[in-house]
Amino acid sequence: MHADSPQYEITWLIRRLFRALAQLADTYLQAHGLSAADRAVLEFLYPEAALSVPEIAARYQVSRQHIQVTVNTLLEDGFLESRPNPRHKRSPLFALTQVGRELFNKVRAAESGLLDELFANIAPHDIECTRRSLRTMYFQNLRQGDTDASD
Amino acid sequence: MHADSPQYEITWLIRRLFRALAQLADTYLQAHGLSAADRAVLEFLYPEAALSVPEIAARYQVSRQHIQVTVNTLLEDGFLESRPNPRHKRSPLFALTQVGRELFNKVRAAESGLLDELFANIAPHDIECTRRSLRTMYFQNLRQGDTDASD
DNA sequence: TGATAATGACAACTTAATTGTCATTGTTGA
DNA sequence: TCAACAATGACAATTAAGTTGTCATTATCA
Repeated sequence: MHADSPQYEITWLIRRLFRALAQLADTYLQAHGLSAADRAVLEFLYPEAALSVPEIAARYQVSRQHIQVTVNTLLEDGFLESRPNPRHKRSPLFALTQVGRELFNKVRAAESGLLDELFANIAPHDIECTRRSLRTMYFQNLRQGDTDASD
Repeated sequence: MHADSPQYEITWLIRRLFRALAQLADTYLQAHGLSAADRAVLEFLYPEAALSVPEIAARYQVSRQHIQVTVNTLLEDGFLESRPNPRHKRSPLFALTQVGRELFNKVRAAESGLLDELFANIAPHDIECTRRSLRTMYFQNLRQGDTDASD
C-alpha cells in the first residue's frame, strides 16, 4: 500500500478487513443456512432484545423491506417469535426464540476459535484501545439508526 | 449491543463501520462516476504501482473476471494505461495515467474533511494503536492475495 | 374524527460479484 | 525443442444482496 495518514490507512484496513471477515464468516454461516443479513438480525436481537422490523432496519441502516423479508424467513424457521408492540399495534416486536438463541450461540462458538487466532498477536492493551477508537468512530459519527425514519 | 468480548465487539464494529463508510463514500464516489471496485483498483495502483489484472484480483480477493471488466472500463475512460509485463507477455501491467492520479487525488481530497471529523475525538496515541492492531489482523491473518492463484 | 403517516406485502429492478466456458497464447519441464 | 499444460482475456449466464416503487390497510395524533 502507498504511504498515508494513519486515519486513511485505518479506513483502508476496515474495508479490507470487512471483506476478509465476510469471506471467512460465509463458511460457518452457510453451514447453518444463514446469510449475513440473517446474522445481523439475530445479533441485534441477541440475547433478549425485542424490536420491530422498522427499528431493526433503521439500526442496520438498510431498507425496511429488506429486513421484512429476512425477519419473515427467520420467523418461519422458528428462530424468532413475535410479541405485541406496546408502541404500535400493527407492527409487532420480534425476539429470539430459545432455538434462535441456541443457533446464535452455535454461530458464536464456531467463530470464537477464529477470533482467538485473529487477535493472537495483539496485546490486550492494544485490543482495548482499538475497541475504544472504533466505538468512538461509530457511535459518535456514523451511526444513524437511532431515530426511525421509515422510508 | 449485547455485552461481549472486546474481540467480538471489534469485529462487530468493523462490520458496522464498513457499511457506514461505504454509504458515506458512495456520495463522493458517484460524483466522480466511480464504483467501490473502481476506487479499489485506483487505490491499489496509486501512485506508481503497475499490476496485471490477475494480480489486482488476487489482492482485492475477488475474481479476475470482475477486475478485468473494471480495468477495461477505467482504461477506456483514460484513467489507466497498459504497459508491457516483463513477467508475462500476454498480460499487460496497468498503471495510473496522470488523469487517473488526479482523479484519485480529487477523491482523496473530497474525503479528507470527512476523515478529520471521523477521527476528531480520538487521541493520536489511540489512532496509532488502532492502526497497529488492524494492520496485524489483516496482514498476519487475513490477507490471501500474496500468491496469484488464477482461478 | 379525519387527515396523515407507518406498516407489511409484493414486484420489479439494480448492482456487485461469481461461475462457467472458450479460444488463444504463453510458459515450462522432459 | 516442443508438446503438454496453465494462464489470460473475453463473453455470457447466473446469483445474491439490497433498493425502489406501489398499494391496501391500519394506526396515530392534531
